[in-house]
Amino acid sequence: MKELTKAEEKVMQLLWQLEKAFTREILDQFEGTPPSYTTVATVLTVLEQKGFVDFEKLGNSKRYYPLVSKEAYSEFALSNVVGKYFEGSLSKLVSFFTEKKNIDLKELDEIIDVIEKNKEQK
Amino acid sequence: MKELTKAEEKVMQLLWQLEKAFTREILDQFEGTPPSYTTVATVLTVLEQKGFVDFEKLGNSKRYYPLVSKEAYSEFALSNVVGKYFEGSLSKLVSFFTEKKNIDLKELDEIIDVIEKNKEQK
DNA sequence: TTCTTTCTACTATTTTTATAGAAGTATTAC
DNA sequence: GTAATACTTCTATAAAAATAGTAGAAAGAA
Repeated sequence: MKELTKAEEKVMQLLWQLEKAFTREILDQFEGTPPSYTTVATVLTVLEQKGFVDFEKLGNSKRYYPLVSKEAYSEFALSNVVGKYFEGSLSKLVSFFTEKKNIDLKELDEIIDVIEKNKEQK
Repeated sequence: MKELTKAEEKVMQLLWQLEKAFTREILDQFEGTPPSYTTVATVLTVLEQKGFVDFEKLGNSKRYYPLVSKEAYSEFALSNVVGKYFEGSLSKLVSFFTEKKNIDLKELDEIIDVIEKNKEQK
């Protein structure tokens, strides 16, 4: 899988949220000072070339939708970080995270739950 | 904290490993076809401007060392991913990870250990 | 049917990133 | 002390990424 650039990632995030959207609709989701319409259109064209989105044509316009799910890209992004900074080990990541961040007991218990359930399946 | 570009990240990874190093030493750590000496030197200059490294001058040369630790940058990179793709929730991340990847029981137990220890401290 | 809006497609510009050559200076080996 | 080596600094160039302008097609309104 190719990596997303900053601008591409932003557009993908919006599209994942909208599920299906015209260029205009994506543009409308930008907060603060939005980029120009054509910028978003250009990014979408690039995303299409990279295989991240496809579209259906409705009259003159294109309604875009993701080809790569947010889950799939999440996995990719996470694996990257885990590989580079936690020697591929999830426990290193968790230990790091729990030490650095203020995580409440509830969340810790949730994690244990998640893992216990996963253990049962094995 | 600023983000590292690909080239910068590569150099930082080597420097984190070496702890202190001259340009030449970093260059020597590259596998495959290495970049040219001056490329590495340029990247180091940029890293210095960005505040990621500093150096001590030894005669003519500079011995570089990290100002930003690997741990600090790991935290930054991880927070990014967790924020963007797991709604800031570590348990979502763990659940995702354990479902997708083949994680053995040993690692799962390790994680539970890590968390239990952390709970005790609270 | 004409006006207006909205869209695409193409092109252009600017900024950032990546890479490395050349010149000058210092260091070292003999 | 000179030749070879190594280092820094400056400069150049190229490639990638980010952004937007323009022209013309298409659609919709009146």
